[in-house]
Amino acid sequence: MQNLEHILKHHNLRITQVRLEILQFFQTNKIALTHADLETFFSKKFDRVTIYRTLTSFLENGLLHKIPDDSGIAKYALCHHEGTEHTHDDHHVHFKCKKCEKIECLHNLEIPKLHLPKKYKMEHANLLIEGICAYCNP
Amino acid sequence: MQNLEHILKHHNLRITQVRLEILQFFQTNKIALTHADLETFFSKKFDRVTIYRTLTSFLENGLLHKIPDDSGIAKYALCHHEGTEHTHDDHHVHFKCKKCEKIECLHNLEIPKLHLPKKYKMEHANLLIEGICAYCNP
DNA sequence: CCTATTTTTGCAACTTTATTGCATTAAAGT
DNA sequence: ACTTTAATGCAATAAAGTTGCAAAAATAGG
Repeated sequence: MQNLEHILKHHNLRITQVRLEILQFFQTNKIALTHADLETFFSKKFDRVTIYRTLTSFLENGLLHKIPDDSGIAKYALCHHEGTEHTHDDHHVHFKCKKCEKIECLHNLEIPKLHLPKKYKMEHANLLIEGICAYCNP
Repeated sequence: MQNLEHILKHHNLRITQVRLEILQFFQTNKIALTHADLETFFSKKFDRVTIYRTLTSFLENGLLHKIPDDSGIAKYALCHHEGTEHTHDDHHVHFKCKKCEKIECLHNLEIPKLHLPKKYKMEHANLLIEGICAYCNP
């Protein structure tokens, strides 16, 4: 596993305290996080707005992806195409647990191919599955 | 096709002016709509809050479903299990056009079965496909 | 290692999206 | 028609996200 500074540099991001700590927080908590999650944890250290901007810069530089979800609150998770040149994170599955409300990426699962109606051109697919996750399943 | 009043009644909703008109608006515009879309159209007639509450009641009573989407703005579309007792609208595909930004339901497409990791239990799946829609595709 | 340049951060103000409480009005049941 | 129950409008408030700008920090170049 690469170290934090290396990862930031590799994504053309300056190395700053905020970024190091937020990146680490994502690595530790392996689930999707909201701005509110980060704010709860970092509010004494970093400004709300800075956290927003950090999320945006991570998003733009391909460190995070945004997860579509009907809650209306933006959720982010780490992309995981470390090393490999062209492993798009574009086609993976997200799982949202109805019990603990956590969203995680199921990186191993591929979204099956699909036959779209005529003239529709697919560029990107995102599958969100809801149910009970392994940790909440008795 | 059933008439508006019948549909409302069938979903245990009182028949009111707001509901009739909003339901009709959804039937006319076959795409997913936001609160803002409705407000633009109805602001002179109905209160913002009433529109919110109408959306919520339609959602709770199974007339509409919410579409997960990373824009952060809630989008709603008609469910279409008219008549048939148990055609869950739970497993269908949404298409978001990158050009016109419209989201539509591809009711004909089924989400393919998927093999989840151990102990994960799926209850619901939602596939969002992004690309170019038939109308924007030259 | 010091300075110049560029980017990031924090603060304040603001916008947009959504919710709550309550009095008034409208719909449905008898 | 009257009573009960639910829906609506208005005002206020909350939550989520954005913008502008000055100060501070990070990188690049000598």
